[in-house]
Amino acid sequence: MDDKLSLQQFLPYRCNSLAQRISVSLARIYVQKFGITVPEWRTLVALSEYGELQSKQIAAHTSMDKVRVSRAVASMTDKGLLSRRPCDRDSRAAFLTLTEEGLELYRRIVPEALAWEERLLAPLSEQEQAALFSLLDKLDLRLAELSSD
Amino acid sequence: MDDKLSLQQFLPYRCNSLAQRISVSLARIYVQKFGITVPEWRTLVALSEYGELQSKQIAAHTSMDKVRVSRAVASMTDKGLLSRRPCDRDSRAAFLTLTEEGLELYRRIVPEALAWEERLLAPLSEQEQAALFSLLDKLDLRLAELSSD
DNA sequence: CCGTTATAGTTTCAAAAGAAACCATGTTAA
DNA sequence: TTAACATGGTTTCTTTTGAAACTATAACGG
Repeated sequence: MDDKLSLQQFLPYRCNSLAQRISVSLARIYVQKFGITVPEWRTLVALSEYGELQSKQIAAHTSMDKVRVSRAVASMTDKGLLSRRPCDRDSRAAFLTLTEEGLELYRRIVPEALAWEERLLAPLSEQEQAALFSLLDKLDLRLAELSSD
Repeated sequence: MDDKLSLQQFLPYRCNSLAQRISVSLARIYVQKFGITVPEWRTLVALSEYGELQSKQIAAHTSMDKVRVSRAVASMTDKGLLSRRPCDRDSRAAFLTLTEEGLELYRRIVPEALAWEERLLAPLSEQEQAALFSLLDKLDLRLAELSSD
């Protein structure tokens, strides 16, 4: 068995390099223009979406590990973007919410992020866009299956 | 304009987290089982595919920057996986090829990598797989357009 | 020719990331 | 109770990464 493999046809490579290029491109918006990092951006979105979350839940919603979340939360707290409310039931944990300032930042970034995504997706028809997301869903699902056994 | 954005519907996030999960999963093969890193793996594939390349060309074929390539090449040279042949026309550059040992490693990894990919893609029909790659192609293309202006 | 500029590749430095150890609190079961 | 274990979150340490500086050579323009 002497298989040949072409990077261009190899899904892990294709996915990785696409994601990388997207990241770099998009980073220009929230890193350079708004001064936040990717983990901070994700945290911002998660909190705006769910209102009040513990770090652990942020991690779950953003596919980040707890260290990354911890650092993002710390830095955002410093910047005044979010505030912690202690949890009575469990003094180790804290509930986090966006401050008005955090929400304000969110409201300024989102339109730009969405506009950027729209430009990226512009050449794809509605059907293609739907197909793309559906394929991503299936792959996510499949990965979960594979890692569980 | 007060848009809402959901991470789950945001392509940059979806792409990134999928790529990340794929990487971690696949890394078990070539990192743990064969002791090479991702940049080394990509270099291995590029060289096996094109025969003899300069670092610069490896970079072009693998979407890695020259620093990453340089390190991969250095480490692979140490491990005896590739050999350099000086270039007459330009003494700064060198032509790189896989050694027999490098080829041997390649031949051992490839079947496993392909098998893994096949398992990942198993739930997708032929049409879906084709659609997936075609969509990735289009997005790659689009990114090139976007970054050029 | 010779000075400027470009290029191949390496090295250095600083930022980002993850693994593992850690701290403090909570939970469970003897 | 209280001893073992689990959990939320932080810190520490090491590895990976990329940007920028650097070295050496090549190409170009006057």
